[in-house]
Amino acid sequence: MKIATYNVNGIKARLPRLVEWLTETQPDVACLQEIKTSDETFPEAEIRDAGYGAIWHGQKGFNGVAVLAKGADPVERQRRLPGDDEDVLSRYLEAEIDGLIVASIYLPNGNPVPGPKFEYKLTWMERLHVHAAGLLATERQVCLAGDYNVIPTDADVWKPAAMASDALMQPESRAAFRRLAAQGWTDALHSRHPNNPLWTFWDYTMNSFARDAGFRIDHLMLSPAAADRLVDAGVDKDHRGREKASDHAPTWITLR
DNA sequence: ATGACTGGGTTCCCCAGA
Repeated sequence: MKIATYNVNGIKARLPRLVEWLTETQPDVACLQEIKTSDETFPEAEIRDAGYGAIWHGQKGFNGVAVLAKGADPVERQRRLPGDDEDVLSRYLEAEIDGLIVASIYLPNGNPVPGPKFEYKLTWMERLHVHAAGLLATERQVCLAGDYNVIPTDADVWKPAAMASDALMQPESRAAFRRLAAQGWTDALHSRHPNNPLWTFWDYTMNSFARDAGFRIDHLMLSPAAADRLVDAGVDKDHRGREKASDHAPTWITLR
């Protein structure tokens, strides 16, 4: 089983590229982020024509997450992260597919630091910590996949100094990510590529992709039952280099 | 200290992204 996460940066603008990627790489599950569309305007028919059932949690203009399943309809378990009824941003969608629990996560960016957006990021991570503990307690196969907006270590960025003041690599952001992992989650990409991290994002500006000036912020976190079945992990880097690409690359794992 | 790029909406400029 192949599970992927892909921050598409606008599903309407990305639709030809998204369908092309689904057709070429055939993930069984695809978690999308930043679909940037309202529920009413989600391109359900085009996704279905590509062979995928889908559920989505949209928002006009910003954010928005979806879960796609090849030849199946994901069964929704949860939309929105519990813990703050005031938080109306569309950043979390959890589903069950073929016995697997999977969540599409769009964690807040948090810039600028300091400020209310950074506080929101840390609070959101605390809420994720609480909810994730409940998922672990089920002892089931669970994959929390998405754009975490956290660069876990200095090894996960092309030049740490260039990003030093960024919310993505503040000590508080990293500590929250480490604390989540310490619950018992396996960072699948790190597990399979411990010595040569793969970038999942390259900025549109400054010729970043050509210089390979990227970093690793899209993560697939596995519960022990899922981690036991981990076979491989990778990044579809060539899709980042195509015309009208997202600034993120699709990131995937395979499970036995 | 700033801007480079891109997508989307309040669209012919502004905001947010990372």
